Amino acid sequence: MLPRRDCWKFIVPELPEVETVARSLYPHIHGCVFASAELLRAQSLHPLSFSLDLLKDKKIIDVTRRGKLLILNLDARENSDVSMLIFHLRMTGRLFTASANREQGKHTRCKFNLLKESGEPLQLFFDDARTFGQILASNPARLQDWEFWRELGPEPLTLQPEELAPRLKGKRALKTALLDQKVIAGIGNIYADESLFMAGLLPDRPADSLKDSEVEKLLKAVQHILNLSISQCGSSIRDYRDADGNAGSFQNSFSVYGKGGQNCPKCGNILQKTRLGGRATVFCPVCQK
DNA sequence: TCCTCCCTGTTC
DNA sequence: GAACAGGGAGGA
Repeated sequence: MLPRRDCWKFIVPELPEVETVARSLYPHIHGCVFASAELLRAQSLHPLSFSLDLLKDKKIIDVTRRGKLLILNLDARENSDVSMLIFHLRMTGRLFTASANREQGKHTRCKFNLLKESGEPLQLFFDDARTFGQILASNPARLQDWEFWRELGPEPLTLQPEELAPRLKGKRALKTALLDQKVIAGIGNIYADESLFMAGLLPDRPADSLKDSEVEKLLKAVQHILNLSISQCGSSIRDYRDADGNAGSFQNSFSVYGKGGQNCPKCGNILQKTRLGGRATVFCPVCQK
């Protein structure tokens, strides 16, 4: 267990955390039907979203993920119907259920009233302190109007090295390329730093200077780190630790993220901290080339 | 392609 | 009370 003052740092939802949320949410809400939705902050609804009123009577048939987006798949009767409810958690978005008549919190942005198959009510909360998160009710055809969705890069866990190499062409700093959701989906600041450290590649290496063997090494590192984090339920997500005991413990496995000035776990030299593309970046100047 | 802004909780 | 955390939009 981390000291309390450190916990808040490690709750940014990237791919493994969103995957963890999707998996932990599924058993709670699968088969549930929307009774109503209470949007408490209008700006938390994406401009391209259908009205949340259209969710009424829609059944949740699956909970999936695309990049960092969490998706509730709904049983739509027609193609023009709402068939997806998408959440972009961004920095501080939290999605969790409450069976009792839980009061909305200070940061609750939307409350969904669901009915279980048994007829029992269930509440689904979308809380978001920093209000960067967004909700989008849509369907596959309508999603094509959303540039971010249309241009979202491939999923890293199923990507092949020969598919990644051309995507890095013309890109400058390697880390900036990894963070670019058009290049590859789902990687944020934590997993970019961790993957580059594992692959032994400097964050500011020109992305298109990588040899084939280095691209392969990079992708292997990305996949290893993401899979390892998923197996540990991601890095700690406060709301889910209590809800179903999914503690999320990957923050204990960080090699470099948040460790600038400390010793490199491989060679013992001091880890450097810089800023790259406006993001805090930590790397080992000896191990990474 | 790079930088700034959005936003709030927490720390220094 | 300033600095910092950061994903993505938008402007330079």
